[in-house]
Order: sequence, then structure tokens, then C-alpha cells
Amino acid sequence: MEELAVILKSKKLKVTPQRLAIYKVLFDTTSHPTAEDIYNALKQLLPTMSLATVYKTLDALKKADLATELNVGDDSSRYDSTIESHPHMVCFICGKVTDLHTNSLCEFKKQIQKETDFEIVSEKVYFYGTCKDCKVQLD
Amino acid sequence: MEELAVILKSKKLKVTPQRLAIYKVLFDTTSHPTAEDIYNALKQLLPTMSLATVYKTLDALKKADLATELNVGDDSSRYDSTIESHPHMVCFICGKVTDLHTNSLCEFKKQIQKETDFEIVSEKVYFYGTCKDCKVQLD
DNA sequence: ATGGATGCAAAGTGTTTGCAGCCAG
DNA sequence: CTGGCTGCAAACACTTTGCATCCAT
Repeated sequence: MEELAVILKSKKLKVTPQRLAIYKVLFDTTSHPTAEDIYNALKQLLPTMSLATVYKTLDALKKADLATELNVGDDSSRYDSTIESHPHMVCFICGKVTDLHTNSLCEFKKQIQKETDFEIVSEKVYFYGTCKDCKVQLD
Repeated sequence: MEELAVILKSKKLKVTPQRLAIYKVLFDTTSHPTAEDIYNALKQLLPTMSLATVYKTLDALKKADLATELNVGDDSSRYDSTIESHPHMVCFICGKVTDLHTNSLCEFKKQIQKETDFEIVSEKVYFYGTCKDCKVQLD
């Protein structure tokens, strides 16, 4: 799995086992883990790794446009390795944060851009409510 | 200015000078202040007031649906007394957070609701970029 | 060889909590 | 009078920083 290493190199980031592991966790999941989640997922594999390294690495990934930070409103930030902008859905019941792949966002942005003099560079869109699975449980 | 007191009472919140003052600051501004901003704005008027009271009051207002919390991505939360859901625009240059009054959000939500099985209860929408005033400065 | 990365501990920041005294209802 | 509110200090949770050591290049 050299793929990720190549990506890191292309962004002029040194490829260390820690970085590769952190990036891989983020890349292989859609669960939007927190720094602590990533740390916990890796501490068997890399017992000496520290939480500080996770934070520093996430920061490096963010700056290299390889990850984005989500602020869904709970105490800690979550991270996403899908950098194309997309809305997120946060379930009040199970707490899961899900990606929403849609093209309506694009139209919405265009509309807003038409209505205002604000130049949009990026956006964050969070929907809160009940996810599909939890809705079923409620019946 | 009994107005706000009446609102607080209608939500079964005790009307204290601190609460009234905090609510008034939030009600009279569109700047989306942080807890600390509110505290600073009031410490001449109410020198004994503590930051903890500001936090507790903001929490009470939130629970009574008289205020909402914004997480635009910087370190501290901002607050808004306009509770009807609306997007916010965050300027990268001046840092101002501005309300966006639009009805396109409603259509966007409808569209998303059509596309997914997620039941939307509320949402938070932030646009980041350059505001009107800062765009002028850049010329 | 060398500059950047790691990892530990300590510090920092925003927010919450416990509790005694106080005040609105 | 009574329960909720205030305000102080302490505790908390998440994140950042400093620095000596280490390692990818």
C-alpha cells in the first residue's frame, strides 16, 4: 500500500510510520473520527505514539489539503479525508456523522453567490436529525 | 425595556439583572459575540458578574430556544439570538460573521430531504470567504 | 548530515461544576 | 420562604507547545 506514501510525498511531507498509519485510518473510514479515536485505533500497532503526534499530523494533513476538520458542535473536532466539499448529516440518536453526496449543494451555492456580494471560498454544511437506521428503530 | 423580561418570563426563566443584560447584549447585536465578548461588554455595568454566569445564562437561553450556538471553527463558540435558521458567512480577512437571510436554504433542504432518508430537524450552514467590505479594500 | 518528526510533559484555552450565599417569585 | 441564580474557585476536556531525541531524505 504505497499509494498513501506517494500522496504524502507529493505534498512534501516526510513519510513516517506514524503519519502513514494516521492517514490510513482516516482514509479507510467514513466514520469521521476524532484525534482520540485515531489514537486509540493505533495504539496497539504503534504503542509509543502520542496523542500530540496525532494532532500534529492532522494539522499537517489539513494544511496539505489531505484532510478537513469538522465542527459538528460536540466538544472535539472530527476529521474527514474526503476533501471535496460535501454536507454532513449528524444523527441526534446514534451520534453518527455521515457524508452526504449530492449536487444540490452546488446549485445552492450558486444561488447564494447570486444573492450576495460575499465571495464564497469554502463552506460547511451540517444537517442534524434522525438517520435512516435510527428512524427504522423507532417504529 | 420590559420586552425582554416578558420573553424570559414566558419561558419560565427568572428575570435577574444579569440575565436581562446578557440577553439584551445578544438581542441588540448582529456580531455573534462569544461568551467572553458578552462578559467584557458587561463588566463595567455589572462589575461583579462572572464569566460562569454568562455561560450558564447562554445555556439557559439555548435550552429555552432564545439563542443558538455557532461553531464556525475558531476556538470559542459564538451566539446568535435570531433563532430562525439561517446560514452564516465568515470572512477570512476581517473575521466578521454575518447573517444571511435567504429563502434558498429552504429549497436546498427540501431537495436533500427528497434525496435521502435522513430526517432533518435542524441545520448549520457556514460560508467562508471574503465579505463585501473586504473585497472592496482589496482593489 | 540535517531539517523535520516524534513523544513526553507541561502549559494553555475555553467551558463546566460544586457550593455557599443571595434574590426573584 | 424556597428554589433557582450568582459568583468564586477549582476542576475539566481538548488542544498546543517546548524541547531533547530520533529518523527520513
